[in-house]
Amino acid sequence: MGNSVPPAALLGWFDLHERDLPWRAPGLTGWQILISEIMLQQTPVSRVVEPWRDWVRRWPVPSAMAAASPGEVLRAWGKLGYPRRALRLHECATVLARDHGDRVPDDVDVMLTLPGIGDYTARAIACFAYGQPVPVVDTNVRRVIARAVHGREHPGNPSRKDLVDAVDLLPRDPSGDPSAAAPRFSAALMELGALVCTARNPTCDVCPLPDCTWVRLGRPAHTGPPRKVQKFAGTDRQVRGLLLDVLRGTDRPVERPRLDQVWTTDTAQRDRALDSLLVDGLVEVTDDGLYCLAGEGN
DNA sequence: CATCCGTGGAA
DNA sequence: TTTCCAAGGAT
Repeated sequence: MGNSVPPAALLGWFDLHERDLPWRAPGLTGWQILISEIMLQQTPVSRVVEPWRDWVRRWPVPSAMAAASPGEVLRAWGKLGYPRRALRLHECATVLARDHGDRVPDDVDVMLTLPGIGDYTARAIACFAYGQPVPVVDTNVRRVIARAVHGREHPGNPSRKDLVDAVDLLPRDPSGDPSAAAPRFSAALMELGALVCTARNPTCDVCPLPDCTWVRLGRPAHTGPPRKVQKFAGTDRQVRGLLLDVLRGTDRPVERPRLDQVWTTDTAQRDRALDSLLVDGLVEVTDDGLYCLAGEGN
């Protein structure tokens, strides 16, 4: 079977249309790249740019963040969403400072042992920070492969098989160092998914890929079980967000009734949400029975 | 493998 | 207004 993603075509397009994102600047450290990748997990690029600039200035090395309290990091995280990511990043900083010489390791398997670092992020750092020719598979890449290679509108559920598909696409420089081309190829693949081969209304008329299977088949609509979209309104996630927003907005620990006010329609759900924040380590109770962000009590 | 975990903007 | 979805990870 032919190559559905010829590197020359993709890279030529990338040369013209690459976004000027700050974490793509040359010479960044693994730690700076790591921060960007954590922030970009499920949060759009446009909302990450400013916080990322602030964070790399405020916490230039892991030990700097490790010296801060979890609550400081959670407050700086603000409304980027999924605040457990911020907590894990703080944990990660602590481990890096203590066990890894205050640097991000360059080995994928070592990175996979770190808090908050999974299959995608470990390889993204290995590739973009350290130039390694490892497959970097995010939702954009999975969608491009689903269409260009498999002829389907949407990818299936994430699977480790995705890595195999992505490896097959990686350009193998016949005469030289494969690490030279891999990072730019993976960045281009992600960029294509983000800008052209989008989930809704892909602009196939400007796509640089000359032989997309999905287009050749006439862009068949998605078949199979409907893709599930998570609800938000009325869920524990919404309640947790409201509770945490109160604690982010105060310097001092607050009384329980202050938190109880944010959700009165279902008190059992409210109590469950607060308890889950305590279990997750995002919130703590002081000796006085007041509530605060982790590490900001007593 | 399915579900849970925030938030906000666009269609 | 509702729905969809955005550089995932942990369980």
